[in-house]
Amino acid sequence: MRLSTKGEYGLLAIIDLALNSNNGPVKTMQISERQGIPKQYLNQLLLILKKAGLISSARGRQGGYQLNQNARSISLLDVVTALEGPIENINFLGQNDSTANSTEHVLRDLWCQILSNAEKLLKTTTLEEICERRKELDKEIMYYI
Amino acid sequence: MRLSTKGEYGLLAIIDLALNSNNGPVKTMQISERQGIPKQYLNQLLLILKKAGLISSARGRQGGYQLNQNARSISLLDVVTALEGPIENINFLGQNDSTANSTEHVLRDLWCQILSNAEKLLKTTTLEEICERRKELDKEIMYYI
DNA sequence: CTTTTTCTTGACTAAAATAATAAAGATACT
DNA sequence: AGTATCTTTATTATTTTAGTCAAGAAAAAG
Repeated sequence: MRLSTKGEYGLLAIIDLALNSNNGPVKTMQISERQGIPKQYLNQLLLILKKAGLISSARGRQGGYQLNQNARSISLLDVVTALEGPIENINFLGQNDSTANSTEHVLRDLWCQILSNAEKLLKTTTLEEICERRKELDKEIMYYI
Repeated sequence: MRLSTKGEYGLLAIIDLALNSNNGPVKTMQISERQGIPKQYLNQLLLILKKAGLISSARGRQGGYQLNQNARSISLLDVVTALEGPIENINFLGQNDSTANSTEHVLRDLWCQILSNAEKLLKTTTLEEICERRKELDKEIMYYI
């Protein structure tokens, strides 16, 4: 039950955009350096996010990426789903077919419950909220020093 | 965010034991046939569950496996953890080290929240409860026919 | 005590997913 | 024209998953 680097890098990248793309596009290179993500790999992930309609791109000298929507209207579920596919990708082997025995059925129900909890939390957390939490955290750290 | 066949097969197997090992040990072969799990692979999984102390074994002619504890005292979390390792195996790359930036920190907090929800549900669901649900479901199906 | 049936152990393999890397093309700004 | 950027497609290396195989050890039955 884990997030692959794909999901993690992708989240870091789009949050980086949420924080930094107010003054125009941000270059892959900058994200790559700030977040410590291999540049070429990051490219792939940004393209996925673009195809999902979450970010937009501009080529050429002043090019780069930026959010395509308000940070308030992008949920973490949008991002994770775009990168890792639907959350409910569990294959309790019998899946929906009738050969599935009743144990499988009971387990699948439970698993769906777990997943829908997770989904709800991801769906109700927006990029904007993450940015705010981040700022709060930075404040705390400042006071602490 | 999924359960591998390891976890799924393991759950099916131990639930099979919970249902069938009242009258002495159950052979790998029987579980294999009932649950449709490759026998040799199932062997590995049962050994893992044995090492985790959840089931016990007997060799020889009357041999087989059975629950080592009451079905009421084994949670799904026990089983899944034994097979797949600790649930919190997420590597938000900076992990605990100080180079982790605050975005990673915020994301990790959220992820921990998600995981602890899942963990709670798995921890409070016992094998006994799964067996009961299974019986309920079978009843419903009977009525339906 | 020998045979059979089971668990036990460890090594091995095939296929898929993950995590990149590389190179050539397209577009927009200067 | 030239350069910096995104875009696309291929390729590769590593790891994980999902199994298979074969030889060994223990307990029960004959």
